[in-house]
Amino acid sequence: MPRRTLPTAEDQAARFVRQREADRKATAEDYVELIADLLREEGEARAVDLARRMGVSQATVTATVGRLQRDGLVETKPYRGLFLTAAGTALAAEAKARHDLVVRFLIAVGLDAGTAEQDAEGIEHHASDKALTAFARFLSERGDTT
Amino acid sequence: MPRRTLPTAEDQAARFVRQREADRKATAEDYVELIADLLREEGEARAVDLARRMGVSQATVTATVGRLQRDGLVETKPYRGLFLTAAGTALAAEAKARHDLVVRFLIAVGLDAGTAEQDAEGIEHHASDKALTAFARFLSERGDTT
DNA sequence: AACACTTCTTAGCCTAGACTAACTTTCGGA
DNA sequence: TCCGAAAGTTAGTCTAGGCTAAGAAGTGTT
Repeated sequence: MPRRTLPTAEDQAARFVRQREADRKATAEDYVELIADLLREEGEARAVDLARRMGVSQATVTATVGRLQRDGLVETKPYRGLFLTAAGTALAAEAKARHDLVVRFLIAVGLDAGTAEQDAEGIEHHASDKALTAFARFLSERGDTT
Repeated sequence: MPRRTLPTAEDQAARFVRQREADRKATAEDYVELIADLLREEGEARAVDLARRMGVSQATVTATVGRLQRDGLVETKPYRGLFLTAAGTALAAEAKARHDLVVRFLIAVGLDAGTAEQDAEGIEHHASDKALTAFARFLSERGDTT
């Protein structure tokens, strides 16, 4: 039974603070990941498609992309599609690798593909490097090389 | 290799929408879980302790607790600590059960206890019932009854 | 009983992320 | 060519969740 006693206030606070940092990064990761997917699969990433796939209004996409641009992850040519900077491309690649690993891991422990995709969407942003390493080890021990 | 092709826009949007719903519930769950822990371990849950353990200012706790109260999860007696309503108690119990299960699962797949606690903090809010069932089955197959 | 200390609240501010409505720009078809 | 539909932007609003600074309300000690 974990947590029979409370952690120290400092430890617990540190966990929540790190948690909130991960939450802040999550949107950026989801956007660049989706932009990268669209560029790869469709050849271009339009704001209107992002809006449709994120389940959000176009105005929200404009605002969010503005923040991504400010943060050096995305480049836009007005009325053209969206492009990733080097930093954005790197972040997208990381995010995709994490995402795919989490999906494969969840399937390996018994989830159906659809649920694995859904849950991975949230979990991928909160799994530490140590956790990802553990997941990868688990998969390789099972001989899973999908 | 999962996600060779993109999901339909509708499916993907539905996933992100559910994701955002989970995000909104996460704060409430963290607070009631912590309040329940404090009540159990210390006999009372003061705003000042919540602030310390959440890594947040007291003013933020006041505001957040106000929202929890509005949502019928918490009751306050000014200068007397915080109490959970029936709904709050139920939510806290669920949250704790999920949290503990995720921690045990992460340890079972090879994480150290500290990292498991940290990662569980984020993952517990994003694991579906199906995922939790799969985690529980995994543990019982391993004969883990910790 | 009074004072100092702690706790809590209030006021004012900020950012992210969401919305609708209205406007502008681009592109494709008649 | 021009004109309407689609795409994108802008303006204004909202909520959650953070912050600091300042003030009010208990609590405990002497």
